[in-house]
Amino acid sequence: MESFEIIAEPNRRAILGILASSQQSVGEIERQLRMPQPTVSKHLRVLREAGFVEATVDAQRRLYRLKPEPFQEVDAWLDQFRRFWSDHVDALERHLDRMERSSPAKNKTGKIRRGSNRERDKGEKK
Amino acid sequence: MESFEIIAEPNRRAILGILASSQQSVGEIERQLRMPQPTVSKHLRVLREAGFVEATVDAQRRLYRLKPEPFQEVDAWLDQFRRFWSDHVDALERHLDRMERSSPAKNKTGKIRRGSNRERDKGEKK
DNA sequence: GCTAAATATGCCTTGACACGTATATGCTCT
DNA sequence: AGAGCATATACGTGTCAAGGCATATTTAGC
Repeated sequence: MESFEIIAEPNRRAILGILASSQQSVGEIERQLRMPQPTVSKHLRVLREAGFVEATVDAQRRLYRLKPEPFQEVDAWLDQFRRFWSDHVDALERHLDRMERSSPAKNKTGKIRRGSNRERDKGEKK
Repeated sequence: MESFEIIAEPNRRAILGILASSQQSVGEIERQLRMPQPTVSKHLRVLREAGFVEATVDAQRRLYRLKPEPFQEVDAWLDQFRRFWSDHVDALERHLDRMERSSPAKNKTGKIRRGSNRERDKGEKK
């Protein structure tokens, strides 16, 4: 099974999300996601065989943690589209800037939503 | 159908890859990928409904082009894992380069101005 | 060695989806 | 109007993966 199919499954993405914070045992994942244990184990097997995670044995427990390579692969694929969409984002930002300047009252809820800033801020600060 | 499932399908990724260069008609995609026309049309329908592409009508042809939002969504998800492969130095470099490219205007807010090696392009490896 | 805990695996069913083939719709030109 | 090209859709079929449930395996503690 290949990287893109792996992350197509919502439960697997959830598991990966959990592991993003720190390594976890099967039981901890099971409880946090309220998911039957065999389901968790099976997904972990798939994730392990695809190289998304690895496990170390701690007595009866197995501690799972992320491995970077498959994520890089996905990221590399995304790369060919980045220039394209970032142009659009910049255009959108320019557009929003104009709108904010010309009619600030339009924003009823008061919140400014700019979807694409999420992934940037993280890497840029410091 | 949701973004991650969409890109799980190899033929759809191929189509998106084709469209990354420029907009294309169904027939052009069909020929470049040597894929039966109904297959192409069906995948394009799926891609369109998921917001990955949009089409404009040109007589009997339909010209398909990419839309950025779903890519951003995937990228945003990937973001939480970036710190794991940031250990790998050139991946980090690529990432930072990308950010510089994608939002140069951000520097008006007083941000980092990184290296002068602007000629580093994305395929580069050493 | 026995028991309980943690995790893995096997089997079965069900549903989704990708594909092939055939056909429909739509547009252009004469 | 009719022919021909470009694209879309409908239908039937096979495959495969996810989930539920039962059971096997491993380890710790007594």
